[in-house]
Amino acid sequence: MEVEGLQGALVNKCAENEFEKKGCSDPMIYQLVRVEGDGTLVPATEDEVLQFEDYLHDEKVDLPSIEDVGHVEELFSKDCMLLKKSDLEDGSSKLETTEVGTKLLCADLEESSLHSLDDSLSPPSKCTVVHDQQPDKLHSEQGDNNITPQENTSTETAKSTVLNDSFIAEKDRANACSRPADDTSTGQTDSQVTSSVPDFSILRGEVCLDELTIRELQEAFRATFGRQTTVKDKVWLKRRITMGLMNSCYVPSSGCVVKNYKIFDKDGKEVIPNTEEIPEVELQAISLVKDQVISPVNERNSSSSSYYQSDDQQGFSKRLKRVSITNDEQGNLLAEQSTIKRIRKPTKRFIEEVSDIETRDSTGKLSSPAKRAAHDEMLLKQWVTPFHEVDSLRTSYPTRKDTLGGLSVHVPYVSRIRRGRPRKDFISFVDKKPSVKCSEAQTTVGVMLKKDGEEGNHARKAFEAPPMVNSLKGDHSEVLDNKGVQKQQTNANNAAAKPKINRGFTRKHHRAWTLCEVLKLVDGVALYGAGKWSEIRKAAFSSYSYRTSVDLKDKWRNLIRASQTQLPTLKDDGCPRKTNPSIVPIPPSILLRVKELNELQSQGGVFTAPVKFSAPKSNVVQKGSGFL
DNA sequence: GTTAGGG
DNA sequence: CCCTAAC
Repeated sequence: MEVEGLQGALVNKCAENEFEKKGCSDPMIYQLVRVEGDGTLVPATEDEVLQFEDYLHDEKVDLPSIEDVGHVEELFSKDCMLLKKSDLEDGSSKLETTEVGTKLLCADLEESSLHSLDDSLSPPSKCTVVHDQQPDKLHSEQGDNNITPQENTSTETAKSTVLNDSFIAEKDRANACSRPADDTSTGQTDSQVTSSVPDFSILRGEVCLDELTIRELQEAFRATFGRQTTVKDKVWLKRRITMGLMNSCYVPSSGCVVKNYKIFDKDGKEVIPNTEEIPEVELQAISLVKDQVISPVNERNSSSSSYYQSDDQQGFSKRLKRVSITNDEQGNLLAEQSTIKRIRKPTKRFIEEVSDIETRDSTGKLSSPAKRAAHDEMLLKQWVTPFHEVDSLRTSYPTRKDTLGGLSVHVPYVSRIRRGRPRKDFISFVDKKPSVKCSEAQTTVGVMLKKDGEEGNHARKAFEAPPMVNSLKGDHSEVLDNKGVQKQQTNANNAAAKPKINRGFTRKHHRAWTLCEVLKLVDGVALYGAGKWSEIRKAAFSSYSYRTSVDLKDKWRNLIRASQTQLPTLKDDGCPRKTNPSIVPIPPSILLRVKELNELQSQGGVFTAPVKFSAPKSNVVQKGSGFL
């Protein structure tokens, strides 16, 4: 999407089909986002969209309302909104004085599914919007809605969106980009349509949908919805296009003519929604748009021919929703609903990450979705499809196909995917990527680090004290000889040796366990019992600050393994066959003792009083005895 | 913070 | 040795 276009960021929202709301207790809500530039509608999750509310509100831009229609997605351009922030911060908050328009597009659903769905539009009585999903959000949005105070709280949730004339240039650019596609479009199958930019020109001028070929209808569909379709049903295509252009699911069955992106009926009368609820200021703004030659048949607003449908169509959708629909259609609707299923139960990790996002959002300092998208892109290439949303910063937003309520849609793969071991990598990733959003990125890092700290992640510490990393080892005066004798180390080094400092960035310096340490560990286990690692550490490893209780536990686990695997071999051979000579072999006597201790403590269940082992195997060495 | 367990 | 969950 273009930066200039952001002023009028098409925050298009549209609910696809008016479904029966009841019975869809827990639908996954997507919001359609129209990405400027190519007009692609990209579903975004509620969480993603929420991140940008502040920006919209700050700039007094309407947010599309949430129209919960069961499994129907609401799409909404989070990416647009995000980029909008920086753009608006440039002082170009002229939204309220520029073109006002609304384009409500129908959701981007799988054609194959919609095909049957299309004829199952719910009757008017079913069109009431259920807000129980997001009632608070809706109302708050309305409270902030200074531009379009139209009623949309109960039966109509369509909201106008502020546009500006930058779309004109943007659309022209899109048209220019789409021309190559035009050259190859005629007479070709839909599968050959690969242009990244919809051909908006298909809707320019006067076009009678009835006269278009399937291919042309498909192109018009693409121009309308920003995505390709493989449906070859003319009726369906016409209907979908009309619905998209009118923002209504109720369209004339035939005879529609598209003129400059507006719909006219057979009589040449523009299909215009009623404007009774549209503020006068909007109508005036609409009338300012003069880009296109207006069809004389536009009886009402002959001068208002914007590329994007303005609010009047929104109102029209209201009016059209009163059109009755046959009962069999309703039956189809119900049948369709029955197939709706919840999918992708979020994983715990996913919930956590979503929570992170929301937390950041609440601070008003949000992370850059471009960053996340880019990051996710590296991790999720398997889902990347040829469809890319392009923004003004030339950052591509690959999408993946997702299943939604039995339908398939392209979903930007942001936030919904688990990141594997992400945080430290993410930080380094951000650090290495200075960009336009540098400030945002750093804010993000800070927020994330803070969050990480709250979560007990150690990345924050690592980030705050990176210089310590290099000083760790060198400062250690500790010297280990082959016998595992540890010389000394200073208190200062003890402090610096805290392993946590390294975590998140570098691996803790590996310190081979010396025989002395092993003996201390074994003695400690004998005294305190396995599992009392903290006590053992305090008692026997107080001077080995780099040995944490976790280290003791790990080592003991390894000793047990060794005692169970190596010991028989040692017994047989009498001489240990260590594959790695650099590793100090653990004397069989110690392994035996480990084994006995392990067996004893595992059998005995509760570890009884400190048992002074009685040298079961005679040659058990006790030289490392006393704790320091 | 500690411990257990998987990686 | 790292990471996480569970406590």
